[in-house]
Amino acid sequence: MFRNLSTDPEKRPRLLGEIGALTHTELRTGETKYDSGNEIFGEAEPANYLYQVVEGAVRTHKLLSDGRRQIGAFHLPGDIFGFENGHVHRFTAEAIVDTTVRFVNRESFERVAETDFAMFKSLLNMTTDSLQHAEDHMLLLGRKNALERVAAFLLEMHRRQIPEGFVALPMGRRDIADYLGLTLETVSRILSELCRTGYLSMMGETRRTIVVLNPVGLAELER
Amino acid sequence: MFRNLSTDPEKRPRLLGEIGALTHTELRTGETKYDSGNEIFGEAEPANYLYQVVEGAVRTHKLLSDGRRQIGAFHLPGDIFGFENGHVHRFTAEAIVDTTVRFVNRESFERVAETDFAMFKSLLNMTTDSLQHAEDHMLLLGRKNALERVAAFLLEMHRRQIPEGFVALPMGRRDIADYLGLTLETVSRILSELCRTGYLSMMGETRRTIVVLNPVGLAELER
DNA sequence: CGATGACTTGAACGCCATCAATCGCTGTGG
DNA sequence: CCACAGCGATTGATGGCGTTCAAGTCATCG
Repeated sequence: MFRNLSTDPEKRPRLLGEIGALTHTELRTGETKYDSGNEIFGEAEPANYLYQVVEGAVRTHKLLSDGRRQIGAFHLPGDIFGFENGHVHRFTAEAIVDTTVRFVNRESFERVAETDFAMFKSLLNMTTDSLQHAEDHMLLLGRKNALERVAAFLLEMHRRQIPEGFVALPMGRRDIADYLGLTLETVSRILSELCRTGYLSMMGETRRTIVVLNPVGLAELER
Repeated sequence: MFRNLSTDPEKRPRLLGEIGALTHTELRTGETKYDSGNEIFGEAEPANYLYQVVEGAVRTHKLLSDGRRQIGAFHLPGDIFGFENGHVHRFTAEAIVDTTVRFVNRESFERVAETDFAMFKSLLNMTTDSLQHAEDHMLLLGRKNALERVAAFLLEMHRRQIPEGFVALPMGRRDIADYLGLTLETVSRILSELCRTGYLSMMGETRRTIVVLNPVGLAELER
C-alpha cells in the first residue's frame, strides 16, 4: 500500500536507487523509521541529508506565524525529498503514517556529484520535477475553485499510486485541505458531493480509501 | 529603470554573463527586441532557447481553458527564464513593456554544460532559485489574504529593484492580480487603502510608481 | 462506557469576486 | 483647440463561494 509510480513512470527508480548501487563506494547512507506525525526535519534547519521514502508517506509544509499551513507536496514510496541547494531546509517534513526513510549524507553525495555527471543530472532532474509540480500547484492555488482543486488532487493521487482499483489516501482531511488551500470542512463537503453525484465512492473507517468511478468525468471537473 | 538585483544579490550577474564570456567559443547567442505585450514563447512550444532580460520586463504565465490566468513570475533585467529540463516550455512568456532579451541556443548550451561543471552548476542554481520562489508563492496563494499578498508583492518588487527611493512597476493591475491570485479591483482597492493608511504613495499617470513610506509596517502586514 | 479523534453536516458570516459606473490621461481627428 | 474614443485605474453596490462556528456521527481505545 502507498506504493508510488511517481509523476513520470519512466523516472520512477530515481536517484537513490542509483545511490543504492553506489553505497559500497563512497556514499554514507542509512535507513530510519518515523512514527506517524513525527518530524523528519524542520524548516530552516541545516540540510545534512537527502531522503527517499521507502514505505509510508511524508508531507512537507511551510507555516505562517499564526499557524496557517501550506503543504507543498506529499511524498510517496520512491519519492526523494529534502534536497536543497542552499544548506538549509525550506520546508518542514513529517511522517504522515509510520514511515521508513532511506537517507544519504548530503556532503558525501555532493562529493560524488562533483565528479559524476550522471549523478549531477539526476539532481537537476529531480529539482526540475519539483519545480514543475510547484508551478502546476500555483495555478491550482491561485485560480481554481474548490471543486477543481479536489478533483485535481484525487487525479494526482490516482495517477501516482500503482493501480489497484482504489486510491488509498495516507493523509487526513486536514492535510488535504492544507495542500489545496482550503479548509477541511470544504474538502469533506466536496468529497461527499462527488460521492452523491457518482464520481467516486469512499470506503474504510476514516473514508480514506477512495474508488474513482468516473476518472474521465473527474478530469473534466478539473478543467 | 527596471533594473534588478535579483533575489539574492550575490548571484546577480548569473549564467548569461558567463555565457557572454563564452560567446566566442561554442555558444550561439543573440539579442531580440519585443514590443510591449508580445509573446516571446508559448506554453508547450519546443524550448529552443534560454533567455535573459537585458532591458524591460517579462511575465510568464499559465492559462486555464476558460481564460483564467496565473502568472508564475515576473522577470526583470538580469533575470534568466525559459530554462526547462524537458524540451517544451511550461509557461507562456510575454514582454510587459518594450523589452530587449538576450538568448542562447539551448542545444549549444547543453553541449557546453555537458563538459563544463561550472555551467551545469549555474543551471542547477537557477532552477533551485526558481523552485524556492515557487514554494514561497504557493504559501502566498494558498494561505495569505489579499492584504498580505499585496504587501508581499510590493516588498518583493522593492527588494528586487535597485534602490531609487521608489518602486517602478512595469506591470498593470491585471498582471499583479493574476500574479497574486486576486482580481484587479481587489488589488486596486488594497493599494488605495495602503495609501490612505500611510504605508505608501502612488505617482505617475497610471499610479505605477510607488513610494514605500513604511517598509517595516508593510513587512508586518505580510506576516 | 466515557473519552478522544477523524469525518460529516448544517447555519450564518465575511472576504473577495462580480457587475457597473466614473475618473483621468492620451492620442486622434474635426 | 476641443470633442471624443479608448484604456487603465478607481470606487461603489451586490452577491456568492468558501470559511467559521457548532453540532452530531462513528469507530477506536483506555
